[in-house]
Amino acid sequence: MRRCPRIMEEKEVQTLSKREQKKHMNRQNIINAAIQLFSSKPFSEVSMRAIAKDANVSPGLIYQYFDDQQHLFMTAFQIESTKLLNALRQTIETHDQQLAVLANKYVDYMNRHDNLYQMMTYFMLENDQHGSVSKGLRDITDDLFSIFREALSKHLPEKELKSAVQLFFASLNGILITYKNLPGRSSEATWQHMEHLVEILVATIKNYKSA
Amino acid sequence: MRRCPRIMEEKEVQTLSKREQKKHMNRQNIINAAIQLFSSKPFSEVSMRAIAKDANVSPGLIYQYFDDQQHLFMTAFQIESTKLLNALRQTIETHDQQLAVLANKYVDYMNRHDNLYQMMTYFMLENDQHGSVSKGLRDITDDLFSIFREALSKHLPEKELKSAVQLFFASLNGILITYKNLPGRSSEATWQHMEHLVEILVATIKNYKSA
DNA sequence: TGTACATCAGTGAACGCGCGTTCACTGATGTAC
DNA sequence: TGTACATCAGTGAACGCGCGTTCACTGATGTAC
Repeated sequence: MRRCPRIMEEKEVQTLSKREQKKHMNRQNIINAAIQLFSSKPFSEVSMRAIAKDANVSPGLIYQYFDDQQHLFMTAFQIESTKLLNALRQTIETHDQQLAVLANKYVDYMNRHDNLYQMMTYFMLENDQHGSVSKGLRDITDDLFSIFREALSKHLPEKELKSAVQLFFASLNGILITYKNLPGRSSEATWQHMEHLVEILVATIKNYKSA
Repeated sequence: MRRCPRIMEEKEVQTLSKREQKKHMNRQNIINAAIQLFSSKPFSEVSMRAIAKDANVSPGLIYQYFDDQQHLFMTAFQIESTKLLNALRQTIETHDQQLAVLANKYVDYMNRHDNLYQMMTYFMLENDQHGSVSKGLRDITDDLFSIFREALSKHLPEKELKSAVQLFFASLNGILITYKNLPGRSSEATWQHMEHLVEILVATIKNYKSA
């Protein structure tokens, strides 16, 4: 375990000594550099050296703040996941829990944030079972479930909700993963295609009858 | 390009000289070793040295038969994909194009063949665009589309078929990827859970109305 | 305020490793006489 | 059939590289007097 694991408020940071502020900034820069790199490179090609370079820091320093690469990546994933969750929560509030809008937002957000997409799919395919990675993935998945559940509950009875949510979430992921890198289309066209499939999915799931 | 790229019939092999037979066997062993390794290790951890060792061959020999690692992996992927396609085609014939049976077979097959699952997800997440990898993935995807299309055509009008097939296929992949490694369940329970979601998906897609 | 010292955030060269790939070489197989 | 030679499938040490991680050291910052 390392110090300074919590995200600090602006105010809190300012109460720190100059030295502590510098420390905090370095830690932040490391995480941001990692997050940035995930959007331009495949997950497995993001190296500690590259992160250190982009954060204007020596490679050794990263190990003052993170136990190892896995923990750093996990931290980055959690931070980016939280942003997604906040965006979805806001969407659900301002759009009166409309399922179509929410689903589109999810797919749209993933398309616009390659880094989160990279991290999420990477962690989904990793099967370290019982590691901290699994725990983190489980947490975000549960949060996403509860958000989709809220929107779906307007259309389906309580009894059928759980399975419907799981199917819905899986289908959205499937649309993303199956078509994001499938060649033969411009990325603009791919987005439109995904939106179309999401539209159908939403229409279809509303007709859900327990099997 | 290398020699001997085609899969040979038993008969053909026997007409070859002893030397040629040995060659052919080595090539086969290399591919089989690769395929085997994919089921026990994550894709990125399968090394040329490990393949060579399992195939009882020196690392250098692999490069007599394959341009590089990527081409070897692609060959393994195509061979395993073909087996899946054959299994699905047989299913669709013997079960009178029943959608539920076909969908279950697909998910079941992927669960039982970790190597194919590993390769398929790996290639789906790779975005080398315009490489031979994309081409190969596109080919198998198209074949799978046509199989699902056949089964779906019994329930949906021609006009809506294309989108429905795409959504259906994406959803199946989503179910696999989202729940295969999600912790908290035994793999037996995970399979049952997937089967349940597939059941719902099938029931739901039959109610598909164009959006 | 000025000086001497202690602290500790930060450095970056080095370690050990495994990777994909190459290439000079070997030796079993096939060929020619 | 026996021998000398040519072929070429196969070898495995070596190359060059980049990786995650460590650790002896540095030097700016903070503290004590």
